[in-house]
Amino acid sequence: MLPPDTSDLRTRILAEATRLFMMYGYNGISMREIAEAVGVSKAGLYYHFKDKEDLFLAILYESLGAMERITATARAAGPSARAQVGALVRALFAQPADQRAIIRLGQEIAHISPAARADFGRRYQEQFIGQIASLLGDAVARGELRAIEPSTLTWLLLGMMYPFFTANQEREQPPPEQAIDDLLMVFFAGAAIGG
Amino acid sequence: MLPPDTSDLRTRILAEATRLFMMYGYNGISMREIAEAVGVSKAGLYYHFKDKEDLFLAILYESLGAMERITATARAAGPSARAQVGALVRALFAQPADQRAIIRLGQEIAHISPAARADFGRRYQEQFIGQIASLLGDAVARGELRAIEPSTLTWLLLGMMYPFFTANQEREQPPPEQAIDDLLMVFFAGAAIGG
DNA sequence: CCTACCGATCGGTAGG
DNA sequence: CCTACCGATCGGTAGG
Repeated sequence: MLPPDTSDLRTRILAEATRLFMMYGYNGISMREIAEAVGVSKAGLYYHFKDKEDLFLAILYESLGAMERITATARAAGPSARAQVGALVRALFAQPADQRAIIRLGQEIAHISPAARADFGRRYQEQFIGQIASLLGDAVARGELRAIEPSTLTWLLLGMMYPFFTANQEREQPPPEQAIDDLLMVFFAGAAIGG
Repeated sequence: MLPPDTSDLRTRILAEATRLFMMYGYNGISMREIAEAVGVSKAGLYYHFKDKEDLFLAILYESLGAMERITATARAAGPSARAQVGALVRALFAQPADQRAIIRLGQEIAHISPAARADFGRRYQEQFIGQIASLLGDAVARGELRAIEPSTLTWLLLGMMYPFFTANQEREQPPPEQAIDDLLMVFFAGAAIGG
């Protein structure tokens, strides 16, 4: 005897809420609007999630789990930083826009309670940023990359992806494939010719 | 005979609103909270700005003006892309955090009316992004930079600065001076050793 | 009639 | 999970 399939609705709520939070930000969307998008009453949302912050945190932790799997896979993609970073960047770009939530929504954590923010910030650091920094730090130790602080390298790499992860429909998006190649080229070899 | 100095209060409103919008986003702060931070009544805000969106747009356009002056100055900083981009990046990092508003708040324009958004987006493109793309495109034409689409180069460069422009007090900030040097090193010469 | 606001409150909507 | 609501606060505006 299974319990009634409430997880289906929960999943749909998470999917719609992720999309809406991505588009309008934490304070830019109401629980009523999320409920209407799902086709459920507002009370239905509160049956599955304690409050708005709980729903938002569920999205952040789900996305963090996906990022963790991606960094682990990237690490196993080859022995070199080029292979590993290439796999990481391609996997991040391959994520559906909604699932790359964490990279943009991480900026939205200013809106949640200090305790939840501190807890999430720590796990975000350990399970995502720290994994990439570790990967890059190992490459520095092997002499593949310049002796730059691994956390700085991490933020430069993630930063280069930021503009391509916006939900901004106004801006012309360069073809993703070309943008990925250009990004990796600049990160590893630089934009300058000759040096 | 000069009129009474109304610009003083207007300037103070802009300064406080910029700081608060930067910290909490467009929908994360209320007109009441802005008024309280300034030490004025809410009606005082509405005397100087038609509505919340008008106040937000005044901030965006003021910041756009600052960015325009910075790109123009950077362009005159020297004949090479290194000199020009170096001046651009250093000037952007030298801006008070509040005045770098546009770089982060540009993501918030999803909240404003379509007409205002289209108008601002066009001028942002012409007066900021387009200026940087032009500067980089000229360097490509001179053979200083790789033949990468100038708009892609622009977004890669700006993206590298994004993580250092957050108001996030949780994260350890690398010393800005070192981070700037590292950023310019990676942008021009890449993170890899040997190539 | 004006500039430069204030105290109070409007109609609606927020999270719960 | 819904209908029916609440305390409070939202952006915006009234008369003076």
